[in-house]
Amino acid sequence: METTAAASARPADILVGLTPAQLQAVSHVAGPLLILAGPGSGKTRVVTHRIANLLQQGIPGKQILALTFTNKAADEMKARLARLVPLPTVWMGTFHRFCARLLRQYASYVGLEENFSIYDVEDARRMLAEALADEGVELTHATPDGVAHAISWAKNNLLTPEKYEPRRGHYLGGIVEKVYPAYQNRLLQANAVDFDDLLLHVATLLRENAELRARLDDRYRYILVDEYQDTNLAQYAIVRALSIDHPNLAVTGDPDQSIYGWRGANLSNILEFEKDFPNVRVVRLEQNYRSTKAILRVADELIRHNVRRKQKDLFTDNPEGPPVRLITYPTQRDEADHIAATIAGQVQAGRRRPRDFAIFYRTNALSRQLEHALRDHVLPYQIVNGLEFYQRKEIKDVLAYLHLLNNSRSDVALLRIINVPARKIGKASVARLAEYARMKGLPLLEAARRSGLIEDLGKGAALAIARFVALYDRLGESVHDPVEELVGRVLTDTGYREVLENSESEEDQERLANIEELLTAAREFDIRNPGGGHLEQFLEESSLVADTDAWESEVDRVTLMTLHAAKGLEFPCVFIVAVENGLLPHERSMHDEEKLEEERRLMFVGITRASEELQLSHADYRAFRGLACPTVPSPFLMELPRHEMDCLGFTGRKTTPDWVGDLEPQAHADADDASQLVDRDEEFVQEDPDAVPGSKRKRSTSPALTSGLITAADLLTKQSRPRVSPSVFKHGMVVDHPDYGPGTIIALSGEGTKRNAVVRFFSDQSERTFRVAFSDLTPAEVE
DNA sequence: TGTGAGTTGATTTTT
DNA sequence: TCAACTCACA
Repeated sequence: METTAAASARPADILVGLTPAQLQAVSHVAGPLLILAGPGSGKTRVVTHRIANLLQQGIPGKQILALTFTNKAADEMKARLARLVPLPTVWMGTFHRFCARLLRQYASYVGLEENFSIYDVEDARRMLAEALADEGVELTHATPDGVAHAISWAKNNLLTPEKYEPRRGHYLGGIVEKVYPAYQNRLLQANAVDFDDLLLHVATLLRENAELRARLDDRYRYILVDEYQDTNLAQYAIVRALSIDHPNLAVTGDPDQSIYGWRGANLSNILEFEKDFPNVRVVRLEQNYRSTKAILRVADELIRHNVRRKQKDLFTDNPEGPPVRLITYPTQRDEADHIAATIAGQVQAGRRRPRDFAIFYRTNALSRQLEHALRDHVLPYQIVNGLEFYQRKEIKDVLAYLHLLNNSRSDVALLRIINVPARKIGKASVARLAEYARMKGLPLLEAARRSGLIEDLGKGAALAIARFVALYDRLGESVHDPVEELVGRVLTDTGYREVLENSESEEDQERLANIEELLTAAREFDIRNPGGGHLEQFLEESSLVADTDAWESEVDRVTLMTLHAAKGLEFPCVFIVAVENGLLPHERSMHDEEKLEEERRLMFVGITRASEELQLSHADYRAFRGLACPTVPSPFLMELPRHEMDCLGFTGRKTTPDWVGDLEPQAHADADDASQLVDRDEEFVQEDPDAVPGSKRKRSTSPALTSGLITAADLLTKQSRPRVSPSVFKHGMVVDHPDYGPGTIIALSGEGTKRNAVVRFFSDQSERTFRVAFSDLTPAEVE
């Protein structure tokens, strides 16, 4: 079909170069669509091209909704769509984010206020512990974890406290029946939700408000759901409710990659999609464009052992590639060392770059030895997860202040910070305060306002609490300021920074560095959301980020992550470690056929991330709680086509095949030449800050050290210049002003020439705001 | 009230 | 292995 050149250019871009199957999916417009996409089959390409095509067909972007499971996936989709279509107004994001947004609008429908807090797992756990105590429940045969999981399961299956019915004689069920209502009540009292509530509340909202449901159905006429195999009942209900009048629902997924059953994901959703939606068009994307034939065969053989699946034929036109390696190491240490040595060898030989490699493991705890080994071989790496940035104590402390400022009913936040830093409000006083609050049915903060009236409270404690409330109110005056400024004030006025600065401990210095990162994150947020008054949104964003979001594809580092986090990614060389019985499959999943299949899928996901080379390994001995224990190889290994793989026992002395890299010389260099190691180590550390943009969360080898280095270096170079660069000024810094004398920077906000600093001067405690770039402020002399 | 030593108990995966 | 929690003491 010939049209004018200008008009035809775009459609041609979008539809060109697609296989018949892909084209079928991309050009599908109305009605339900199921895309069964095997690994590496170009799924993201199909999805983005299809959205572009919808837009091309004149469908307004506002009517399109694309739901993903991770922010990373959403960002990736956005980026790729942006290359196809200018400025799409399509809403793309995670289920949880979408629900949070909807819930803010309709909070009152479910008994919340719009400024509700989102509690993370730890917050929710605390609240659950209180609920357990409240109900006087003693756990004998269950853990709090188990109870939390059961409640989460109920919520994911749309069981509200009223609807929950335990199986008869089921111990855990009986506990849940008692505690679940109390827990939910507390959440409501605190004007808070947990992660599961985001979905549950929205599902409820849609079910109980026909008119609202119809309105939203009409608004989101074209819905896409990525990773549909991982949806749970609540998510299913939401998507379903929005696709009744306009059943233009397109889902993509792969039953073989469903790895979130433990989170309530229901494989039936995808397996029975065709029953749910009559007239569905099914497109199968089976050709793999990622992996070599050798890798794909291994993946295929493994997954064939699953019974509950849709048979799919994986094939590729890619080259055969080297055989998949299966190595047995004596110990976990040898495993880690040898992998690091192999990578180092390849990198030094110039054959590969660090970023070409990924190491996957079943549990986070397994990352430690690998980290050590990589560090020993001076290889830069990024580790996804570990201790998540937003889960760190200092970050949670500061955020708790913000949470309480945003939602004064958030008792969990108050409990967290009422005595942090220490202000002489001890456990006993807090307990009395809580008791008073409980009796009067007040949020803790309200109770604290009346501390003078609480009889049980000693004079000193009452006064300390009153001071805390005064501090809170003072900070409250700044809630509409830019977030970075608010965080700065919190750090200064609460004395939090001062305590850390005065501390000698290494740990606290690291905390300071982390807080510096939080300030950077706040600053970046302010830049994206100018004008201030977006505290709530900032908190929401920080609650809903996941650790996998921290992974950066651009950085030249070896990637370490769990198999779960690996989904959706791709690397030339992949190592999967600890393929041992009890770890993969995990022992908690070993004895249940359904769970075992999920473990097999997990391994399948890991294998199919590799495009060129794959190594599976296990060790004869592995440390378990500090003790070396003999291991048993994973039964999954027996299911692989071992006759065509490179199966090797490893002694460390044997002549090694050429792919092993130069193990011997490497080991010698490290052992013999300690000074060289140190030198290279320093190099690595100095490189670090540049390689990692400020706001990104990852466990760096030594945040305190690295950021100390930049700051000091920064200061030295900048100070020698005639004009002081604005970037010199940091939160908490002591500065000099020709007219007002010395003072402390208590807050900073804005950027470039508009960057403002609020300085509190020592002489009269007055606060003044300066445009940093044009002020006469100078950093005070450091002795 | 805060601190430090000592004990205990737990470790799957994540929005 | 390690972090969180308890208990005794200042």
